[in-house]
Amino acid sequence: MRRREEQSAAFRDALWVSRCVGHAGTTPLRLEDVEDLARFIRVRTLAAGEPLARVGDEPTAVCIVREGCLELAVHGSTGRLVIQTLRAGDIDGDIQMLLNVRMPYETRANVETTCLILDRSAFEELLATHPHVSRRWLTSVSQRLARSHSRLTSLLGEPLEVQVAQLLLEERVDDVVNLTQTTVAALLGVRRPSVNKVLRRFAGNGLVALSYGKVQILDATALAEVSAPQP
Amino acid sequence: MRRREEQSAAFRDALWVSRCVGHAGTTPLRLEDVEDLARFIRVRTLAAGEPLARVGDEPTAVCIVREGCLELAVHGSTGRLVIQTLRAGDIDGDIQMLLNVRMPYETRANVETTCLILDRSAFEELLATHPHVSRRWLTSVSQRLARSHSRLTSLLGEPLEVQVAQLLLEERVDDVVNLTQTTVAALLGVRRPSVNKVLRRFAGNGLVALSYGKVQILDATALAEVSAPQP
DNA sequence: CCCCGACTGTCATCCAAGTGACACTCCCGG
DNA sequence: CCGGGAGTGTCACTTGGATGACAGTCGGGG
Repeated sequence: MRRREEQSAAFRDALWVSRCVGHAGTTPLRLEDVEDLARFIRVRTLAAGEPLARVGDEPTAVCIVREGCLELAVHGSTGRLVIQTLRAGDIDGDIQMLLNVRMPYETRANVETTCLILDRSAFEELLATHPHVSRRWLTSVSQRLARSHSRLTSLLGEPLEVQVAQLLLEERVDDVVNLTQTTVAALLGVRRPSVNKVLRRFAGNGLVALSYGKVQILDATALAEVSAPQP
Repeated sequence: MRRREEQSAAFRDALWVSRCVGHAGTTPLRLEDVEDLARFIRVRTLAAGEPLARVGDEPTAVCIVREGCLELAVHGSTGRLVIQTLRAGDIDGDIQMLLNVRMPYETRANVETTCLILDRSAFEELLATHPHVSRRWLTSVSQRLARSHSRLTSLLGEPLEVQVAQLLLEERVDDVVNLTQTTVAALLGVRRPSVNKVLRRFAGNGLVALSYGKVQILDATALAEVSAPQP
């Protein structure tokens, strides 16, 4: 009985993966794929601030974010720099496993986060024996590459005000951005006082409301206007 | 006879793809994969400056760079911005095809460039029916994502001098960087005079030699020193 | 062989963001 | 309920890159 409950929980997680990871529309999974996926999945919960992997680690497992938020960060000459935040459906560790390299960044939980874990052997077996899973994984990596490209374009050459506006719109969940101003600064590669100045200006114009550790978006339309200046 | 020559040329191209695209070490292709690949490949040559696709285009084909250099660029408020340069073995158009979206950037040849083209139907058939090709493609996209991440970290928060040094080291082919200073500026999201100032300083210290449309690296070691300040 | 367009070299001025610092406020845990 | 660590608000000063401009140079195509 106990075992059957566990199995059905794993199956539900696998089903969720089949809906939320990658681009479900063009590459559906079969029931048997989901069942096999369920066999391999392990759940792990990370406390806020808890690291999942450090720079230089050998990748030992693939992590699919189920709920919460991870951040990929490096520590450069100017302090912490956040490469990307991972939300539900995003994946970490697969790239390094596929390319057989060590982790080039640190992965940390921003808030309490639930992850689905696939061990190295499970991941490799899944990809090798399940073409549909492999194909679907391709769309997941593609999504991340597209996002990374769009991040590059919004960071390069845009004034800080535009960058902040775009970031807020991208990172919002339900019109709330659950990031500290320090983290926002680390995502943009700028200093906190600069971010603070922009946010205060936005707040003054009624676009956002600031509170401890988060930003509430009040006027998304106006913010979108700021982020894409009219030609 | 004529036909057989063409076929063998296509086979050589396919063989080259099997060696140079993605991560050959961990995911080898079979002879039959290469043969089927050869059946679909078409060659196209782009003149310097010739566009391959524009922003908003429907992706109709996948392009594998065989020789030369493509650039992915957008035109923002501050002028041209280069997201990435593609060299031999790099691929363009697959991401948008997989995710079923339009091209978010323009693709142009920087110099005369030879490409291997796979039409949409060929690409989809290959992926659907050849698990090894699909698996290999996964490593290619992964490589690009890893490069994109490393580009983000080197752009964000580093002083311009460091950025330029890293870019020169990354883009060099045989110690020569075949990019105009304007293009370097577009890759870094800064203005040309700023790039010029840094390059002149490097030239003054004997690290590089400047000439029309390219930069010759004279002292890669010292340049690496600049790009990674000692702890 | 010469011309025109593309690229480089350079400059004076301006401004956005960095720097480093300090006080204040908010939570969480003991 | 209170103490301390984390996060925010703010400021005076500095700086690096943007701006816009113009002259000089290269080199391919007619």
